[in-house]
Amino acid sequence: MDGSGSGPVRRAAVRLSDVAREAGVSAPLASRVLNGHASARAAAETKARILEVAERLGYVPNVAARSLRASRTGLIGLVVHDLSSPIYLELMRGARAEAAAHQYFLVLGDIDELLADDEAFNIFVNGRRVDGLIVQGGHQGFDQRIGDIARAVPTVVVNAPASPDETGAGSGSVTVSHVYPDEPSATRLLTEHLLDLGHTRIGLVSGPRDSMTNRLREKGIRDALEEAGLGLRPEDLVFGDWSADSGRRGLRVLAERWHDEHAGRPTALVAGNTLIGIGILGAAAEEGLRVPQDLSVAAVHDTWISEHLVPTLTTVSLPLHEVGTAAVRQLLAGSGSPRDVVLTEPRPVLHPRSSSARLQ
Amino acid sequence: MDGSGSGPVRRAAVRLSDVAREAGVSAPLASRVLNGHASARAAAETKARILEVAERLGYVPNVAARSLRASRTGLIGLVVHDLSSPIYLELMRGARAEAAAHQYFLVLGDIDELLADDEAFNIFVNGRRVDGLIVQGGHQGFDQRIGDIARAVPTVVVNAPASPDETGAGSGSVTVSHVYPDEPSATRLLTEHLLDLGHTRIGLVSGPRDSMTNRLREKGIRDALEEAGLGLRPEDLVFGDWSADSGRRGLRVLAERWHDEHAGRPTALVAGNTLIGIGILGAAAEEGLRVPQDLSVAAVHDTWISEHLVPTLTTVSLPLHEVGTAAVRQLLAGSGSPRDVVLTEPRPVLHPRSSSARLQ
DNA sequence: CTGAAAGCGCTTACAG
DNA sequence: CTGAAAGCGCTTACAG
Repeated sequence: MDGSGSGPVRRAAVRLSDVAREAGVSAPLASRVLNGHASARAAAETKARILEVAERLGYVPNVAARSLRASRTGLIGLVVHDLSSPIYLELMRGARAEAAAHQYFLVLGDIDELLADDEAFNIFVNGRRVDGLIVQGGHQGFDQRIGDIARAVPTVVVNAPASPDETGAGSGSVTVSHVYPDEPSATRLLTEHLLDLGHTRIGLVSGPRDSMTNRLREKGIRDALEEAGLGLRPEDLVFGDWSADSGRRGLRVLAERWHDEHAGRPTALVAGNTLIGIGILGAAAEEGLRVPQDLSVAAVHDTWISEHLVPTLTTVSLPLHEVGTAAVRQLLAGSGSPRDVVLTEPRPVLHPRSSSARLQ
Repeated sequence: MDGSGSGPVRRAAVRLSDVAREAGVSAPLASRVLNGHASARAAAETKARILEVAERLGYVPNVAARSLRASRTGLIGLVVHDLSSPIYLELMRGARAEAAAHQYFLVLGDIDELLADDEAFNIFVNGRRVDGLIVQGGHQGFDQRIGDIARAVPTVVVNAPASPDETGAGSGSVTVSHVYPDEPSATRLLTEHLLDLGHTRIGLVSGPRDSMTNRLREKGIRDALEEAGLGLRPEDLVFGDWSADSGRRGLRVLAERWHDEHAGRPTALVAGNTLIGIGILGAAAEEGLRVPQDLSVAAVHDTWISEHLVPTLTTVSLPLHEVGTAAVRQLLAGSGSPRDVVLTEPRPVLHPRSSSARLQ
């Protein structure tokens, strides 16, 4: 990476002072004009010349110098739990768009990588590499460190409300903003869809028991069932994590209960998220359960994969794009007013597909 | 993001000069010791004291200052085509590990985002935000800009050999290193697996026609078929892109041919990658084709999703972790020696699953 | 082996 | 409205 040898010849960097000299002005003035500062209004012609020269010379500011002087990196970090999950793409896009609108750039991180590598954690969180951090909440082990993180860099938690775990050990009462969608409405929509199809016994293959996000999702299901004069039976509920493997294990646990008890079984399952839904579909096939004939399945989060599964997966989509947007906005608004932002608009949307069908 | 108000109170940054003063040495010495420079050997006790103070004060270097002085950001950018694809996680992990071993940090980018947003492109590529770039090759539209990118920042292309498109408009003969796995061996392995199962007519739902990666994959199939005294019939080959949608369309195109021609059909298909394989499975179900009874399917790239599909998907895994590692190594080796690195070790591994079965 | 000096390229008070 | 000066926090020649 030395730039020597027979490789591509790299241009020498054009500096602000080069632009200034070429335009016949001082560096500070060039800086002000290029950054669109309120002054320099009467410069009219000069202004145009500076812009033209910068363009012609291909001037790009040195971010290190700018960061050092302005104590601002221009970067916002988005740290998600599982980069390979199809779920967070929309959130990322929303965050990126809003960040770009404010001249910020979004960089991505992986929570597991960050937790596994102390040095990476230190560099990313304490190294002032980013001006702010958006972290995905709702994951044990990480929630406990949010207090630590927030003390180092402005932080907004997305997709989860505040958790009791969050005040890190000995951290006092650090509070952080949380931005998340209307989770209960989403699972309520799924449940009402299944009720409409005639299902009266509906189970839940859930995410982590302690996850606040999970609790909200569970609440939506319970509320919908209750209003229909029904309930969520304890034996129809299984906890796990947010992965496809967990969904698979969840269905197996339930199926075993069904063999044992001879006490009937749910005809429909809600999956805590799409990955869990994928796991359920796979395990159901192995158990000889036909979806949707023997078992309807509906999952939280709509992703590209939903319509490529066999059968295609009924889902509810949450406004993740807007969560991303709102998270960046909250971050830029400053940490002076930590608060919970529940995005009730746009409302969750049901996407009925082949995995859910009318009860025979 | 102003740090004021009732939010978490952020520590003031500890500077190198703070550490130096507290340890009773000069800043340069503290710098040398903390960066592990060859000198300062006889300092023994002083050295220990500096490290202790840095630790105690929680010193983290200001990366902006360091970057400005050292003309080095400590960042390597990894730019992939589709962040939501499960395929590139291993490559990313490999790259990250190798980067970390050399005190570099990996940041992720999305090719589409970069192409869509000129400003983002400019900042990331021309803004000296990264010391080097690893970009995923094999995508039309982007290959043509690799020359432009490489002139701004040291670049290594992964997962594709050099393409004729790559010398950007008017760029002269810019050459860039390429690091990619032994693609023909991978598809040969898939093909031989299908041949072993008794299939004699094998089709291919392929990636982009112009992609060099795709050509290598096609070659592996053709070679294996030829050695078995068979061939790839033109009517059993369909091109597309690398997405699940494309796999779905590909199968539909083939199925239409099968209806029309009454000239028989392949009993097995190779999918250009896992996403295409997912699309094939979905479309086959819609077409009433049972996998594997009516049609065997096998795909390039093994991912977490392969064993969660219905049926589980036969795949071949490529050493993507090592590709990531080698790409970083090549990047750090300097641009003086652009070259093609074909990773033949470890060899591709076949993962036989339910989507491929013996011909009835 | 260690320190005093210089400077990376910007932007921000401070003068005019 | 514009320029000369200062300085962000480091690291790298340069002296000693």
